[in-house]
Amino acid sequence: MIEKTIEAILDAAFSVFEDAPTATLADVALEAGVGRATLHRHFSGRDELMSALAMQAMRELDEAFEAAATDAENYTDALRLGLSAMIPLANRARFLEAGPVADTPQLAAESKRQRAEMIAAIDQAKSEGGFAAEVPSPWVAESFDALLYAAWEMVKTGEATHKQAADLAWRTLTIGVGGAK
Amino acid sequence: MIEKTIEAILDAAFSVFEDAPTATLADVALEAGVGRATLHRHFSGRDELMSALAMQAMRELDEAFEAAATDAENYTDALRLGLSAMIPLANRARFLEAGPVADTPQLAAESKRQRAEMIAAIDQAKSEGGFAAEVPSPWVAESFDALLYAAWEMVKTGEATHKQAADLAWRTLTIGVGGAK
DNA sequence: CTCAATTGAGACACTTATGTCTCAATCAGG
DNA sequence: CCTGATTGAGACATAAGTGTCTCAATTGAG
Repeated sequence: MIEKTIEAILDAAFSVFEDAPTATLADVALEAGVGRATLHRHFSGRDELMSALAMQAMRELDEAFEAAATDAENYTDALRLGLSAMIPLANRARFLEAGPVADTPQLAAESKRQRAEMIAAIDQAKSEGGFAAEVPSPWVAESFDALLYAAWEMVKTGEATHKQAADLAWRTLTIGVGGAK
Repeated sequence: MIEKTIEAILDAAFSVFEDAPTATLADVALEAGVGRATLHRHFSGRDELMSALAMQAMRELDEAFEAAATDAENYTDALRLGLSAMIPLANRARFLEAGPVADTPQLAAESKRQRAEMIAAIDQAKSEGGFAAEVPSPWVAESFDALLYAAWEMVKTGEATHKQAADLAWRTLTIGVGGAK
């Protein structure tokens, strides 16, 4: 089945490139349990594979966020739940950021759209009182992404469970980790 | 002068690899205004250049932090000033993290040492009341790094000045960006 | 079962990055 | 000025990643 093969290649590519961004297409094919020629049958080359990877990662991030947000009763809660849901995918977002997004117009547009959505959600949360109005929304978005990645890192190194990391990240974003004084 | 040449190569390598981590050694030599052969005279190959880059980046980070910390009257303030001082170098820390550090024992040891220092400083700041005692220090360190990078990003994209980014990052780390309620 | 589609394995040519070497030119210090 | 060190430019060989092709084997739908 073609779809199965493509999926195997994409999964393998994520797993391989996350550890070694300069890994060979042969490495990806091997990890996918697929012939090198087969990989070329579905992806014309490295660039196309990278673009497909980026597109899938963005879609997964978006889906994870949307799915989590449906359970929320307001925008602030949507951001909290979305943060938690996106933690397992945070590294995928990070690794493709530097790479193919900037080069492909379609990906750049999608990236821009998602960022605008995030800013809009933050603005809504601000009007709910969930975020301080005097803090620029772009900074909130940037912090959100940064702490999301930090949470992923904590889970990856085993220093926290998923729930612990999600709670810590949200706590830090909203009230910080400063002392009581 | 040899030292001058080496410095030019390292500077060029930073500038080139930050934009394109897979750039060629020829690109680096060109950017440095140096012959390709000369680069090989000082660095046996890509790996050695990367290691030198990583070592220098860690040293610069360390120096920036120490220099800023001498003006501080306590550990909490040292972290605040250090954060600000490290912002211009944050991307260097990020880009070498995934790369050569893990492979070279010396770099791994230095990285571990710096992390231990950071944890120790955070523990001291906790005892001053600067950070909440119930929050794990590894998470504070992780957040610190994450927000440091976020601040660099804001400055890079022109969405904030250095001072604004430093204030935002420290504010977020200590009291968050949540609403007043 | 049959046949078309898909695949794996391998061979092949091509490109590019890399590392080495040589030689003439330049530079710095004595 | 003289001399040794350093450099730039280029040639060269090598290695590795990439993309294409062929052919036999496998798979899956009809």
